[in-house]
Amino acid sequence: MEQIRSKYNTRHRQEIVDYLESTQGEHVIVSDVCAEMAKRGVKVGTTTVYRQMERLVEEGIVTRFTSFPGEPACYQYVGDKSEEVGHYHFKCKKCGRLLHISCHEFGHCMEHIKIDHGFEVDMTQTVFIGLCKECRDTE
Amino acid sequence: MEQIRSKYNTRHRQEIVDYLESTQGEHVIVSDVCAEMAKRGVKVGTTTVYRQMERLVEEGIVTRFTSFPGEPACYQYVGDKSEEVGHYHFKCKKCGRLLHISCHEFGHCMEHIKIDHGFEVDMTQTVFIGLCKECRDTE
DNA sequence: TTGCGTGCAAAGGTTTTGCATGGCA
DNA sequence: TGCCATGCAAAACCTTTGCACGCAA
Repeated sequence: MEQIRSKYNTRHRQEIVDYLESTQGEHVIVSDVCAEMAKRGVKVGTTTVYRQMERLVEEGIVTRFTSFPGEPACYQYVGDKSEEVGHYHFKCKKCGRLLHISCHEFGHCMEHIKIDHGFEVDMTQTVFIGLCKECRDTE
Repeated sequence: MEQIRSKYNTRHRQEIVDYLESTQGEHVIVSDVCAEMAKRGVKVGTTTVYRQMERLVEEGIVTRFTSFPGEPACYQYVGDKSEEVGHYHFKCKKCGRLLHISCHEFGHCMEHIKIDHGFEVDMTQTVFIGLCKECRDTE
């Protein structure tokens, strides 16, 4: 498996990737990255962050997804490997939290969809919308 | 079951709802509504469409969802009834089409998620991201 | 040196807001 | 008449683009 790499390995890129690695599975938005860079004393423009994130998505190191219109794009570091099977995203429409739920049942469902309906779901980019337990309890 | 209605039933609102009803399950964006209003000779501002759509979402007559950042919000007429069970949304990340797939397998999955993981998924707002059959075949 | 990366400013697109006017009940 | 709805313009946001400069290889 070839590695598709950007031509230059700049300081900015290193810092961004370093930060993303440290998040390990957590979701981040562009402003998070900018804030973290500032905290680390790395001066980096918003444009650069957008461009690096775009590149990382192309390289498959990061996935990008969102749920509601107008909200900033949500990114997640996945690394070189495409592991982490059976880990899905759920967004609560009330409290806005993004939850990760591991579940094996889904695998069968997705296989069924692929085989019988022809659609190959990419769970790294899919976000389930709904209500989390806490918000349901307090309703 | 009470009906939550907007106070005034204006001409604009009637026209918009009338058009949405005629789409029956198809997804529309704000510019579609504006274009259709223009075609019908109804002069209506974009702001009004946004505000009416927002209200219709609150009333549960319309659902709103999207998949990728920067894209316009996607609306779907569902009417007063919350029928149409087992009908899910799939968006192809290659050709951009939004497909509707009916499937009974999902019901069990969603029940499992609700009971064992505590998260109640709202499938009317959830969009599965992936690749459609046609795009997979032509790859 | 060559070409990619970066930053600033500006533009693009969608959606929201302020305020005066118009319309429904 | 009293609210609510509407429209226009402007603003708010997120994101992308143009262009000159900086830096990696």
